[in-house]
Amino acid sequence: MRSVADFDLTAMARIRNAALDRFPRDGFKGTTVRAVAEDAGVSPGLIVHHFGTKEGLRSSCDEYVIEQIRTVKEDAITSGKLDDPATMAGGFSIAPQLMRYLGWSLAAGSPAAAALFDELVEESIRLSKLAEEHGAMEPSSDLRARCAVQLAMQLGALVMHEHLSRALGEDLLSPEGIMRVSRATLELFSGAMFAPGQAVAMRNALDVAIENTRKETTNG
Amino acid sequence: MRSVADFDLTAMARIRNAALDRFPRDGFKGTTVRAVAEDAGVSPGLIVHHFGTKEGLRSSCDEYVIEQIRTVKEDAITSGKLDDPATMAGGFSIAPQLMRYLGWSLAAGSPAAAALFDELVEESIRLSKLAEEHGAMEPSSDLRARCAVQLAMQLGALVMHEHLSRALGEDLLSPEGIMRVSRATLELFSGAMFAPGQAVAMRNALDVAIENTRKETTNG
DNA sequence: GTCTATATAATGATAGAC
DNA sequence: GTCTATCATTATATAGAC
Repeated sequence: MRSVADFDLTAMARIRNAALDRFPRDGFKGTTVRAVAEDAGVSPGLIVHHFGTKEGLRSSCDEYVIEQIRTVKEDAITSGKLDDPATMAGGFSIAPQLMRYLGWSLAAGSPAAAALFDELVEESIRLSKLAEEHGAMEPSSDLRARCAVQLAMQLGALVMHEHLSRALGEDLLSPEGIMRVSRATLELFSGAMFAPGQAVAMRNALDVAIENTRKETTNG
Repeated sequence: MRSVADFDLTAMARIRNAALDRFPRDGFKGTTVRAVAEDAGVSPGLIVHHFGTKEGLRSSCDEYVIEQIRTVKEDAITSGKLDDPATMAGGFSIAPQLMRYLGWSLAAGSPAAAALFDELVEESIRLSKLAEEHGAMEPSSDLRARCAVQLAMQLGALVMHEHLSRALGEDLLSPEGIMRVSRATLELFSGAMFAPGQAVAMRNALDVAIENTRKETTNG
């Protein structure tokens, strides 16, 4: 059903918005052209007229979302706020629907989302090196892995948003929820979790485990 | 198509294994009873005979996976290795298919997976308190949020597994990949990322941002 | 640009034989 | 326990009117 706020949007924009909502909720196959048409207040035929096929509608959504996120990212870089821990959470608050779609398209394995992921990894590496030069970050023994894992974790938490909200007892999209998660994220990533000495002990233990695994792999 | 390794399994087990592979790959609606039947080397009718409906097959997979993971978890607790950073990665290496299914069912919002998530949060809180008493962990200003966010991140990285593998240039399921990710994870969570002082500065900056947001929310 | 009507294909589930 | 044959439903995409 077409909502009041949609009256000034073109039919194409309403269709795209409806699809942006449906695809993450029901999956690609689970989303029917009929349902999207009803949400957008148009006929199923018009969707085919504009987007060719259902797959075309999906690609169109992919491109739209990714371009929007690239824009947000560019703005963050220009304003020098990319290292702000609240940036991703902020993006979530400004455009929850886009972030939700991004999470889904990454989990579903869309090529466009994969390209964006790769791009974000490279950018994170670049910025980490820059931060390192400025003395804000420590060097890593495996910078690529560190950046990629962190990105996967933050985007992954996005996909888990429903469960996170339930566990926190409040909506993750509310201002309070966003700030609560931002604070916890910073605590996790800033070394406030483990006691002094414990981190070193764990890293040593892991090195031993790695060595053991290597031996087993070589011998077995 | 039925593989050589499947010949000693019952038809029910083969069907379940096929579904465990199909559901995360194609989604619920995208997975057809026919495709699962072909993978398992049985007729579509037999699936209905054993599981009633497609939804029944899904529930059966949910219960199976969650019980398996609970078992792995219990073992980890009994052997005192739950705090080992390689535990989750290890679970991944032992049962990649199960972890992949868990990631999907969480992303897709299955009730059974949600219950498991909640359970894991509570357990993480309990164990963190225990670690705190033993001086291995620092207290948190919001322990529930810290535990929930960390869990969401680690499970979320699971969902992003395909992208992580691509970014790392090697399979995340290989022994090398698992250890590389474990190491990066530990680095991220043990405070080895930010320079001394930087973490404090960021936490202060976030507090200011939170305060500003609160004012805006109250005034606007 | 937008609609209605419809052709064609695929799917979940049933019935009943072996 | 397992299969084949089939029904009823639902979906995408087409054709053509307005």
